[in-house]
Amino acid sequence: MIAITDITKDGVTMVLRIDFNSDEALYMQLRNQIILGIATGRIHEGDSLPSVRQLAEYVSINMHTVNKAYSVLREEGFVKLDRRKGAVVSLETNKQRVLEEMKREIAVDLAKGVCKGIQKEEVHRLVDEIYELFANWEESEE
Amino acid sequence: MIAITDITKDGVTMVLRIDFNSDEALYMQLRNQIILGIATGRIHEGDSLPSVRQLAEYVSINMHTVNKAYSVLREEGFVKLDRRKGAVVSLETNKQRVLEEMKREIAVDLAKGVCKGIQKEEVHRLVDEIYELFANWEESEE
DNA sequence: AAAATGTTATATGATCGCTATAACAGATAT
DNA sequence: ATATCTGTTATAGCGATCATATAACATTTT
Repeated sequence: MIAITDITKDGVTMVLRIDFNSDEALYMQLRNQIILGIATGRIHEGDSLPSVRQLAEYVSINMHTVNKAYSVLREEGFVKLDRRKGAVVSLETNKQRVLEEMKREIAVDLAKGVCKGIQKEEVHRLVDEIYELFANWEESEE
Repeated sequence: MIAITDITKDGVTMVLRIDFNSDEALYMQLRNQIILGIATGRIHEGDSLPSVRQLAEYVSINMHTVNKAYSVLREEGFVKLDRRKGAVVSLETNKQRVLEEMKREIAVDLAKGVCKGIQKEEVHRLVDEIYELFANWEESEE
């Protein structure tokens, strides 16, 4: 079962896909979708995300699950939670930290590739492909 | 608490680190360590890993936890489980599949970077750094 | 005043990770 | 050939995590 809805208060139609049969936690799916939304330019710095209660009703999940997703996004420096404006996209940037984090996250993934004979040039191409995907999202739409 | 032991039947001293306080599942830590062992050349194709009971005793964890790690490695095409030879490193290579898998795995990680202003050239450098780390492992040892 | 907001607290059921024990069939070793 | 070791399967229990359901409170918005 996949719930699809649009996000942000101001009618910015960003599709949000939630797979209830996935083994990935719902709050992590939410987190990932919002991060992807920012990376692909559908959500911008300063945008307000829907309130936890609104989004919970839209996606048909519990308020606390949305709240957890927002809390994670706050801890990771993607949004600021303001009582008056709700969850506002605010990108706290520390490139050094981000790169170290990314290194830890993708190390094992790259190791798998090395075992299977993937050259680093092929990884470069894959990275470019993903960056291309983010830049031209509206053209492909998935 | 971190258990350190060596792996493989033939006295190939590969250090194995298990962090019991980590939030990462023990069987996944085992899986990752073995994949890293292969990627860094400490474990080679054809090597036999210790039996599930041996490794379980070495690392002081349950037999079934090791068994699960081995099963995952089998499903992912890193080892073949033979009743006589035990778990033998055997790299089933399908570059297309591996690349598609890697794409799915690192997409969100890269999206996080994009949000924080990481250029793709910086990711390239990071990838090179990791590949360098794998190639010159014995010199750094960690 | 009324409604909506973020936040916190508590409780319940489901699932997952890890352990424990046991048993079986096939391979190896003494 | 007897005993040991192997991979595999089954069952059961404990603890943690995930998601849900209510409820309440202070603050802000309408």
